[in-house]
Amino acid sequence: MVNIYAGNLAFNMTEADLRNMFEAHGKVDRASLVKDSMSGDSKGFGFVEMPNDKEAKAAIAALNDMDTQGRKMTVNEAKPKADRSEGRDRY
DNA sequence: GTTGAGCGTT
Repeated sequence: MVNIYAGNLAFNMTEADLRNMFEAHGKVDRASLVKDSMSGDSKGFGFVEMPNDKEAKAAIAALNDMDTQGRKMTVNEAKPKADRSEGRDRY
């Protein structure tokens, strides 16, 4: 299982589109596009989980830094999610 | 616009 981060995405992209991109290179366990909770606007990045290690690497290699909507998107292995379960107004 | 919650009043 590989957790993948995809940033600098097109803001018109949806979770289905994201999943599609990665499924072109292997099996996709889950695809999520991060968006604002209230407005629903895309935040321009998302995550994809792929069960097959080599397929995930292939997808990253193929999609990372590729030209899309006039920009270069960023794709790499995701870092662990920060723990925000204690609330949002710390600090 | 670049590393994930959720959207209600404990």
